[in-house]
Amino acid sequence: MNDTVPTVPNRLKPRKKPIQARSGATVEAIHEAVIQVLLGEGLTRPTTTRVAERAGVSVGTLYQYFPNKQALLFAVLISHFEDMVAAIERIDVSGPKRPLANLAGDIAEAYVSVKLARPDATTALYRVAGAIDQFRLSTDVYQRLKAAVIRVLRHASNASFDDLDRVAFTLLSALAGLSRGSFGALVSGPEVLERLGDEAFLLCKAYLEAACVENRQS
Amino acid sequence: MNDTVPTVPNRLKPRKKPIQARSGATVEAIHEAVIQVLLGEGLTRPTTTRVAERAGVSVGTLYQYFPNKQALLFAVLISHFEDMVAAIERIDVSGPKRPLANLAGDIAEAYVSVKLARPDATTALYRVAGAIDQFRLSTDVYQRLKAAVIRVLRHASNASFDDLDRVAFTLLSALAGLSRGSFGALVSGPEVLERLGDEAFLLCKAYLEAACVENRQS
DNA sequence: AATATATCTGAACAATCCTTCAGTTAGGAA
DNA sequence: TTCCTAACTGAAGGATTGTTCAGATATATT
Repeated sequence: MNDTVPTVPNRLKPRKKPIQARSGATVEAIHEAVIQVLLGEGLTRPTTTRVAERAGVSVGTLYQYFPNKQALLFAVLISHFEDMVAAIERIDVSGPKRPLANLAGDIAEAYVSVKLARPDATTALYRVAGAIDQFRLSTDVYQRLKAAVIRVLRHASNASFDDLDRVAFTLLSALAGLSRGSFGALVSGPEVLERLGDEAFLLCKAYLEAACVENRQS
Repeated sequence: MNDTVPTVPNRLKPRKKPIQARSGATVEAIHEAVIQVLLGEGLTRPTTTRVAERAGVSVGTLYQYFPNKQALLFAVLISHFEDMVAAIERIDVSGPKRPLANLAGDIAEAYVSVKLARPDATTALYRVAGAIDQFRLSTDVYQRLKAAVIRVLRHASNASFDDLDRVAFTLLSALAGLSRGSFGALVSGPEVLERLGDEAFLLCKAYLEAACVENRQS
């Protein structure tokens, strides 16, 4: 009967708030289990039963925290994006303004460091995104990600931007592409990941310096 | 029993070569049907039965040309990449060498034009990629895509590159990311697609000029 | 026209998977 | 300890989907 995929998942929020301590650990275990299943031998798909099993709980338990499979996968992805937001918000903009090239380096490094923190998990996450029928980045997290980048860009001493939103969008998209490409090309050897950092920096620096309205250099 | 996804699809090539004329049309119809199904209301998934139905044939017929569903989806994607390769190979490098910024414009335009030729189809294709369990770009097409870009880069009058392969890879990845991002952000309005061309050009130009070993300007 | 071959059909099969729920176990409060 | 409720269990249901194959139909050949 269900011939289609719901345009908008009915519920994406956890079914219940953890009250006792153990339940918090359970949610985390389930999140991690999704990754682990994806990393398992033979391109195993993140079945609800398999994820639950890997997390050491039963399917019923899983369904106490996630209304459906989509919501589960979604939550895992969002969690990853939260890490990314946090990493970029951690860039220091408290001191005196800095040259654009400098900030470009910080952004590139923050971005890449999150992706490289757990290369296997990153690879798995790309497959999670694929397993979601309609993966439109929740506007909320993505807006915050853009905002975090914009906040850094404002701190440039020698440049300003006409359309900060547009620049942040292009920058993030390009970085996402480079990262995805690099992890996708992993089969041809791990050296792509070594070059990822350098190329990300080069890309950020070049694009930002081209997209900005150059000021007097301080 | 089949708990996993086959690491390598057993057969990705068409099951039979078209001998009579009608079969050629059938294959094309099936390809198009995949897109059409994906574009249908309610995020319909490309089921073998649904695709066949949309193509005006029966499932059995479908299975005469594709050994399995994976192969079908794969073929559709490859076909899209062939278009991209062709578009980039169409860039003129017969005349005298040209400035890098010029070539960057050609590459960006070729790339974007393919994606924008049928925006709806492009959107659908991203979902096709997601529906493939392990989408590792067939080395063959991708190598040719890179080669096509490299061929253009060699034609620069005022620049040369240390590592052409690496530059082409990063460029294509960044473009892919920008494109995917733009089509993904389509919900927020069609203006992203209008900016896509400009941003792609800016990105190409900036990155290439930063990645090259600059020569004397002719 | 008759025969051979290519192409197509679609019901049936087998497998997988998401989701539910009635019942059980564990934790905290009184 | 006793009771209440939170947390967990996992077999069963219901639905979808990939794939096959024996027979029907169309095209080419003699």
